[in-house]
Amino acid sequence: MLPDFNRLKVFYHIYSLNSIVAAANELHLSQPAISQQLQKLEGELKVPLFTRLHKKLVPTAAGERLFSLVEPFIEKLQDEIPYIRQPLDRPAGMLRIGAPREFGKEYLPRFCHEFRLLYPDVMFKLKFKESIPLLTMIREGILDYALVDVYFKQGELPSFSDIFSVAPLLKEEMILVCSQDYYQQNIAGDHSFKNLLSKEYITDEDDPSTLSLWFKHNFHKTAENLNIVMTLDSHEALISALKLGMGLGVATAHLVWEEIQRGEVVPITTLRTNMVNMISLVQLQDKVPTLTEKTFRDFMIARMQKTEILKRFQYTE
Amino acid sequence: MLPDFNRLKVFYHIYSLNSIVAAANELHLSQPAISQQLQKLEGELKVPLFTRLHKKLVPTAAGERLFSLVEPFIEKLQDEIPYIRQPLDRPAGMLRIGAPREFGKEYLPRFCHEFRLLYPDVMFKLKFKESIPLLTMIREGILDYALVDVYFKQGELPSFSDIFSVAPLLKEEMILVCSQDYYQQNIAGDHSFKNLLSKEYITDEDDPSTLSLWFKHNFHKTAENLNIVMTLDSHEALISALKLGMGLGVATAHLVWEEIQRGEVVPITTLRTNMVNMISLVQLQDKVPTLTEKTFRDFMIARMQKTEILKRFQYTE
DNA sequence: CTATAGGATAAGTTAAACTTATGCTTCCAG
DNA sequence: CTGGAAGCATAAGTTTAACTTATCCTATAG
Repeated sequence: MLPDFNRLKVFYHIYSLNSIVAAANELHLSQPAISQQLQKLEGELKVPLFTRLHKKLVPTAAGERLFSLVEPFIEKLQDEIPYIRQPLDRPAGMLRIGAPREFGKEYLPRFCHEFRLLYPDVMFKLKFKESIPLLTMIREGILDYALVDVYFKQGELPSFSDIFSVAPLLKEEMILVCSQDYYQQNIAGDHSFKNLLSKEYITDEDDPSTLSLWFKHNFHKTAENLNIVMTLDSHEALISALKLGMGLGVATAHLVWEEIQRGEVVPITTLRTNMVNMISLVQLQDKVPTLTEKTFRDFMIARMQKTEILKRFQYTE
Repeated sequence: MLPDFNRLKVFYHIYSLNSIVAAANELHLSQPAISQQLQKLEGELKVPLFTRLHKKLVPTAAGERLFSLVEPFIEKLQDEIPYIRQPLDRPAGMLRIGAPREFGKEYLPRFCHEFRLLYPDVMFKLKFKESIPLLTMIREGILDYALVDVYFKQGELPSFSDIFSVAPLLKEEMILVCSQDYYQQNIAGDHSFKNLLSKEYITDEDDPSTLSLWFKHNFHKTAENLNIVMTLDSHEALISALKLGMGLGVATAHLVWEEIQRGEVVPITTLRTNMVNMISLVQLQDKVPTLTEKTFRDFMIARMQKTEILKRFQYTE
């Protein structure tokens, strides 16, 4: 199913240099070798990657799509392979942390600043997203730690995939909403599973897990092949798109409370109580943490236990 | 320098299954073939990727780092290779558009909604970032179109790399700023090139091009090896981090105007007039646009010419 | 008209991927 | 305690395909 990977490397050089001869020189191979590899790759994929004009290669649409897949990978490989074997002897280097946006605005930069006062050789790369893409990025190794929202039923503790290690911290509610206009035209009081399945949806990024969870929570059924017409990496923009009447979406209740009060946005309620998420500190369980990661984790756990945040968000048990 | 790519595929399977035997089965090869390929890869990279316990492979830190590079690529390849050869006969499928955040909140979802009313088979993936990472994503094929800010000197037209095709639309100013505390401790009136070079910086994402441009604009020198201590994908969080006194950063003037008025944030001025950016619609010049892209571009150009946005932001020449 | 240059094809060579056979080591069941 | 099982490593030979050299084709420039 997947093509020969070395041919992808050859393709990358051909595309970048727009020349088989130049790619051959770059790869220290003969020109026919490159020509043959390209033809074999086109055979494997069953699609031409270049249109051959005289002394000229013009990428096809398929060639461009393949290049867009391959180039970021090869560029990153070139950047990071030389450092892959370097060890660390004190907290240093890059820490990649994810968090929900409101956390990022007020709290996370402050914690990172304090950590840097202790360990000036540590740098940070912060991502502000919803929790499901953050978990995906953790699993994919794109993030080292994340403060994420994770769904769990009221009265129970949140359960995670076995691959994560978690410490629960804060709670928030998640609801399905749409605009008043969209509601009147498409829902009109019919909150049934069957009706909802056929509507348009707007999600954060291209992972609709929050939606799936919503359906599971409310109907105990999986909602497959939902029509997701827009994906955004901004919750504010998602709420704007919802207001336009493009479809339905799951939002954090406290962020759309004012719009619901004004009647601009309508929550889709069922007999079930609302989904509740817990903001938790998450990492990969099996991953051997680096010294920097371990130190930061201990710092954050200690720091969160005695902050004004805990006092502000933590309900008495 | 780069390892054999097919060995990366072998490594991916070994890591995923945590077993050489299982990976051999998966790849329809013999177990010694896989063992030998792994050893050759470790030789190429000059670092062990697994610690061998009896009947057990435990990934090393280098193994985990390599896997984090390889897995997203392979997963995406598996997802997208089957569709790489499909043509389009009407505007359909995914359009990936980038824009500055304030554009995203008010305008871009609305335009996308209108486009979808015309072409219901089109879906959107929107990214809200600063313009330099958006250009990078265009070049990398991660975005199809972007509304980006691009720097140009006052009195001149913006100049772009030859690889982009551009239509200028709106103007905004960019300034270098820090907190009042950081200014008093580290700058203290000394706005010289030499002094600024040694300070800490905060940037949007990991591309410091905006900073480089600021130094070029103000000193006609390139600033190399700047100490970038934090990278964020949120301009609001960047401004929060600046206020904390973590360092300097380039901000959009109209977004920090209130803080400057209150004295919380201090602009670093020189004899030069401020950098000015033009928001433009950008795509790859050489890329053959799909039908969907072409239709959307024409739609946006026509739509922007007669919107209330043009009236609100466009200064009389 | 001729020389140049880049891509394609044919046929043979060479390198390395892969195989089979076997060894090593630890763990578990009897 | 012993034998069997199972996964990884090594050795040596086989097979495959990457690569080479030689050559052809074609359009363009001078």
